[in-house]
Amino acid sequence: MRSTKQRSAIQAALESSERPLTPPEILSEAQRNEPRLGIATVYRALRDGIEGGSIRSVEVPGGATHYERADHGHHHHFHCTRCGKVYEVHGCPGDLAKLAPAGFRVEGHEITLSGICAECAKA
Amino acid sequence: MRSTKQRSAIQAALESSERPLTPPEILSEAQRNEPRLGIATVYRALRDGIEGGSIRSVEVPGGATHYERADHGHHHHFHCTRCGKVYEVHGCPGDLAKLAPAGFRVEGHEITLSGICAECAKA
DNA sequence: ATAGGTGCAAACAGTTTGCATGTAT
DNA sequence: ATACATGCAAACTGTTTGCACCTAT
Repeated sequence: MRSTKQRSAIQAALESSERPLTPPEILSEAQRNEPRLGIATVYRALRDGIEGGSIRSVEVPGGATHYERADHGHHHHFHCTRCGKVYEVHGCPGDLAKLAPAGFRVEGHEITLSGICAECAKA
Repeated sequence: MRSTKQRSAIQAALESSERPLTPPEILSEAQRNEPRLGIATVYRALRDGIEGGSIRSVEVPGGATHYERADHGHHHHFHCTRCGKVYEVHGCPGDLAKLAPAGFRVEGHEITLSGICAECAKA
């Protein structure tokens, strides 16, 4: 995969954020460095990053799809139902494979907490 | 909310299924009783059911949105990455609220296991 | 030089909505 | 009788793709 200004700007947007971002958020952040960047390039970079294992998608019930860098270690997410933002939460109950029925091969798990984030709670 | 043949057929489709269904799955199942049923009516019934609390949506990373009846008690889900189907899993580690950062109000949680379902594993 | 990346616009899939008609109450 | 539900088709949103041009290698 070739290194371009656009991909660097997209990667920088994800790196500089402390939380997963939506494609439009990534676009406007990256456009501060690359104003002519288009949304299609953002989606292509996200797709390539997911295939290459450097980016992960984060889905939240009834919310937009967010994306994050894959190198933040194992963690989970909190979805604020008021502002829609997604935050990382660290820690993990572990050993969830035993919840699955017999014969099911568990390869991964994702926990999504939902509620009101600290910022929205004080507003 | 008025009781109609269409809504009964949609509700029956969800009730008779042991796993959450996608809108097209609900449509074709319900069409066995109501052949002229349209997809828009399915989406309207799902929206109303969610607002009324009788239906819940189930989102899986990189998969279609599934819907289930809300009266199956607290449970979680398994997403088969091979066939895309979603299954219920019972049991819950509980007390996940403590994972959230200080100041965050946790109101719910969802756990999604992923891997290969029993049916795909033996195929 | 050339394979691969980009921007734009068109295409697409899933979901929602406007409107005329149908139907439960 | 009338307000709400339905079916169809059109509109919309998020995402992907075709294509001519550009650029890192």
